[in-house]
Amino acid sequence: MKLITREIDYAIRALIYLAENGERIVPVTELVDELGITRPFLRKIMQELAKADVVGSYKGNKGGFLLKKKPESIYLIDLVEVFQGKFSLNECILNKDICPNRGDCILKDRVEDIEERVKKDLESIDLRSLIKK
Amino acid sequence: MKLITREIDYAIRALIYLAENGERIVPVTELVDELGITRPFLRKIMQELAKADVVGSYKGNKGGFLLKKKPESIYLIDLVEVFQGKFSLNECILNKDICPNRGDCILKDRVEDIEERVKKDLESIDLRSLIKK
DNA sequence: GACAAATGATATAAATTTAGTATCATTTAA
DNA sequence: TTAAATGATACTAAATTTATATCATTTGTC
Repeated sequence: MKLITREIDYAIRALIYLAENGERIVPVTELVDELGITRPFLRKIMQELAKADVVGSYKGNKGGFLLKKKPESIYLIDLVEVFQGKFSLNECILNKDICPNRGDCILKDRVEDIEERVKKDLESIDLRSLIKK
Repeated sequence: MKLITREIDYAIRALIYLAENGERIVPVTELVDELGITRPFLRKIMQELAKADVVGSYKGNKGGFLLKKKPESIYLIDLVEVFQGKFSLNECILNKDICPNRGDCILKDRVEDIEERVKKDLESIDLRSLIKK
């Protein structure tokens, strides 16, 4: 069970690199060289970050990406949700017609408690705090 | 991201049924009827629980399964680990030779913090507490 | 205007994990 | 002896994750 998928991990590294480059527009080519992530995959990841408005993108020659928010305003929960959808540890089969406990499930309640706490943790971790000094 | 897979969910329901039947040896046939889970899958699940010594098993006619411990001594963490292996939210690529942050990774540290807390939560939930009164 | 260097959109493929099925051997109560 | 059970194990199917590939469009520079 992974909290951070490979996509999210790559995204974070790319974002850290962008953060370290301030306002400069960085093309994927450079990110690939710096981070050693394969080009097509990283391109897809950057596109998703752009769609989600975490980074800004510029097309055309000299185009590329830059952070659209300050590193201290980009939270881990947001990145998780860009790639995984709304955060949930609780994709239980309760929603799926086949659970006999529909309506009241003690297990579901317990898992939701855990989920809330993890979510708060993810909300408290910002990109800035992940950058090495 | 699921904390409780379908296998684990089914296992819990089966264990609750066993708990409610005390010392009686319950065959999979009965569990299938009661829980509406398909027979071959539930059989595999029960075999894994038997291997893990969570349930005892009796072969042959009138055979079946029963709890090997008291419900209050069976913890959710154990069940998760039977089916998922050692609990970890942190299957990061740090172990996989391709991570540039080997040795010191802030993200990894943060995820490990979360992992520890979730693990403690899972250790605190026992089967007894999941049974409806 | 032509060209090269970039992203956008989108479709597809490969690998891995989860979910589920099937079969044969062995055990055991009646 | 037989029927009803589990043990071991191999296989299949579905879903998710991890990528790859391609074509269209945009844009700075000569």
